[in-house]
Amino acid sequence: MTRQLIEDLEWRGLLAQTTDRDALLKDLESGPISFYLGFDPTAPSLHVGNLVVLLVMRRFQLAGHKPLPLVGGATGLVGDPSGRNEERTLNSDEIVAEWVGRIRGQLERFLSFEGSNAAQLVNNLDWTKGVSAIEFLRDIGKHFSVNQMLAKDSVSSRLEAGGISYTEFSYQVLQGFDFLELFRRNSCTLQIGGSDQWGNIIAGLDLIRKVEGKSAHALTIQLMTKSDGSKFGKTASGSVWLDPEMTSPYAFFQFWIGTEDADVEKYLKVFSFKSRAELEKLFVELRENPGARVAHRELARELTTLVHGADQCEKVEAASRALFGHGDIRELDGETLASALSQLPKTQVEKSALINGDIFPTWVDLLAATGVVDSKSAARRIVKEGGAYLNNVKISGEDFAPTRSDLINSRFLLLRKGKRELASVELV
RNA sequence: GGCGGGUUGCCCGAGCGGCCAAUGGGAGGGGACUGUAAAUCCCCCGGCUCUGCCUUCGAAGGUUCAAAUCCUUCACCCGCCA
Repeated sequence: MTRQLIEDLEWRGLLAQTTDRDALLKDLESGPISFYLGFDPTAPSLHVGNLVVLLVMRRFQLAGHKPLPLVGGATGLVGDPSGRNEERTLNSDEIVAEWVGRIRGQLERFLSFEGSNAAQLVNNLDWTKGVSAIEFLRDIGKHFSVNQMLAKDSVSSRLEAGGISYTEFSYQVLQGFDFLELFRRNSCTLQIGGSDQWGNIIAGLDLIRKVEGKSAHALTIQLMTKSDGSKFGKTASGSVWLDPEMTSPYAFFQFWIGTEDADVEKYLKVFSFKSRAELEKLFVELRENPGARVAHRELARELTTLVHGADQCEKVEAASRALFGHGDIRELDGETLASALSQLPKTQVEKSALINGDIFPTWVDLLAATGVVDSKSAARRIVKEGGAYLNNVKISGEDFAPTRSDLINSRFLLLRKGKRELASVELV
């Protein structure tokens, strides 16, 4: 079971580093263990990048081990220097506390909280808030060598890049303390994290060894990279969030379905819970007939279902089919259309705003109102360059203004910018 | 502490009194090709009530008919010497 788990992770290209692999395997095989993985509240929501490690956590739980998902109510107040070349801006207590609550809610969706290996949510603020500075320095700080701390990548690169505050410098100590606490309270013997967390995890292992005289394990996950070198999980409009208010389920589905061919295989390996056999079948199909985009669709479907639920997934998939279909948009049935349009960025126009009760504001004004473009100039440019569509029919002329006769179901207009960006206008 | 260099549009980086909304590259956007893919090619890329007007070249003042470009002060960064 466990050996399978590790081999599976290796096949999926997820493993970066582990401490003594044989010892880890032995412990994993001798029975379920408790392991932890932390998320710092640096935003109100997790994003698709976090999903990589979050799903590894799920894989460990499915293999029988007990997850301790941690939200960094304390570490989030301090700021992890890893992978950054600039000091973070500190967020207020209230903000961090709010983010902790929201992220906690998101974590719950991906793990099971029942059964013998039920997940247990923890927050490092719970064991740090009662510790005084003096206690912390004497009990924990004493075990850390500044020389070793300075040698860590996260610190040394920052020293070269211009400096680091004492606050962020201390981050590894706090995270080490977390591991020790979880080792003591929950017999947690493994910490998992992104490969950039190696140094922080090792800090905890060293601390446990010094204080408890026992050893524990570290396992890091390969961070997601894209074949073209750009950052995974970013679109023109920013990060792809798990929160449906921040990234609509429609946009979420579109993010996955738009994956470059070169990355589909990698993404499926990392994110999909399909069996190896099923995946390999998809890969063959992808290679033989990439234009059919079967693998892309499976990827988008599985992830949207996982994050937003089967109902939402069906809706947005239906919307995508309807809106990108080659048929006449006006021939769709009213309900399908209304629900498809509801997934898009939208604007509303009051009946009283129509000129002569018939003519809408210009296409340019409408598009700008939906927020799909930053300015009217940008919208005008789109028209000039021939990328402007009304109800999937190309329009031209900066002054073009739809009329009531263009309404679909006497209620909606469908605006399209370029090949695939859609927005809706509703007459109210 | 002394001397010198820097701060330009989303990012990197030219410009060094008028021809500058500001060369070039990257990112981004549109088009062609295709498959809501990539590569390639073409075009665009501060804003607006758009033949013009407004706001931008670290901040604030000043010189000039005219400043990103000159002067003064301030802030931050980076070298070299002590």
